[in-house]
Amino acid sequence: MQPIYEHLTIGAFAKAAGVNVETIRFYQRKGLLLEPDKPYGSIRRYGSADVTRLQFVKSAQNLGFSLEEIAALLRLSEGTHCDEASNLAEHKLQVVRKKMADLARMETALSELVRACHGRTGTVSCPLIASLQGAS
Amino acid sequence: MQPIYEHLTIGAFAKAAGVNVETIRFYQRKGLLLEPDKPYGSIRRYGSADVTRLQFVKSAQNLGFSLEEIAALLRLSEGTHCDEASNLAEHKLQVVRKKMADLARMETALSELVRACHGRTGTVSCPLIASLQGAS
DNA sequence: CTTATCCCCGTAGCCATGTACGGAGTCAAG
DNA sequence: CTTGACTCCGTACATGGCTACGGGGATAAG
Ligand SMILES: [Zn+2]
Ligand SMILES: [Zn+2]
Ligand SMILES: [Zn+2]
Ligand SMILES: [Zn+2]
Repeated sequence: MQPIYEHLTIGAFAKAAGVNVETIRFYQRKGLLLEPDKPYGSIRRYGSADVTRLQFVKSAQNLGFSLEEIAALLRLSEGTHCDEASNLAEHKLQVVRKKMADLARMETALSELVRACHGRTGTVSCPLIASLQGAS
Repeated sequence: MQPIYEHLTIGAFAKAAGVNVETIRFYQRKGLLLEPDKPYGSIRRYGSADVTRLQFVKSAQNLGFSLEEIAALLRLSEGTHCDEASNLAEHKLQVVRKKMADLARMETALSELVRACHGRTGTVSCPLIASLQGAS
């Protein structure tokens, strides 16, 4: 289902992955992407493996992993290290679940505030602040 | 339920709220926290209201709001500008709902990853990593 | 008092995550 | 070939969110 790319210039690579050329170079410096060998007196070429790897980086980033954590995942990918990898993921999962709970309280507070405002009730205390006490 | 603090120095305030003194000053410069008047030739004192406000800032930040957005939330919680306030609150509500949807997708993705990882069957490489390939 | 510890305030620096710039080399269409 | 777009590489700048430093004042314990 994935198109196959080969012999891409860095610009085509960037376009194929939907990122900026400078971002690719930045990731290379950070060790997230490999810099292919440059044919003597010519330019580097990229292929599907590179696109895949970059998509992995972006996907993981979307899930809330930092670039450093992603680098760790990539290092783990050189073998079967399920324990370490799933530990990382489970930790993120806990963070995400806590955020969801907090957001649910936030949602309640905000809709109450909107209702209060529309009803022109007193402005003595704010449900926002009240609902977030101790939401660490 | 919350301990009551009064006449706190900035250091005690920071400790009570679990942040760095420098962070408080930084927030004051950003307008997130008020700088109480300084008794002539003496030092500023803080109380529970300040602790509460700072906890609100930290909670909202945890929910993914930027300091600038938090400043807006604080303004809306304080004023008697019902029209503006409810507009802002409704906008924030949409933002919150979008964040919740995003987090729900993240949660799904992460728990699937963890499950795959734990249910691996003698594969060569970690399914967590494999399944992130191309996961948008 | 003295001294240790804390406050005040301004400025500077740090980390993460990129973006922008500029001069020299390379490629490919006409 | 020439020309215009693209690559390479190093370095600088940007932004958000802090964190550290330094010199001078305030305060409290002994
Ligand atoms: Zn291992
Ligand atoms: Zn695994
Ligand atoms: Zn107004
Ligand atoms: Zn109102």
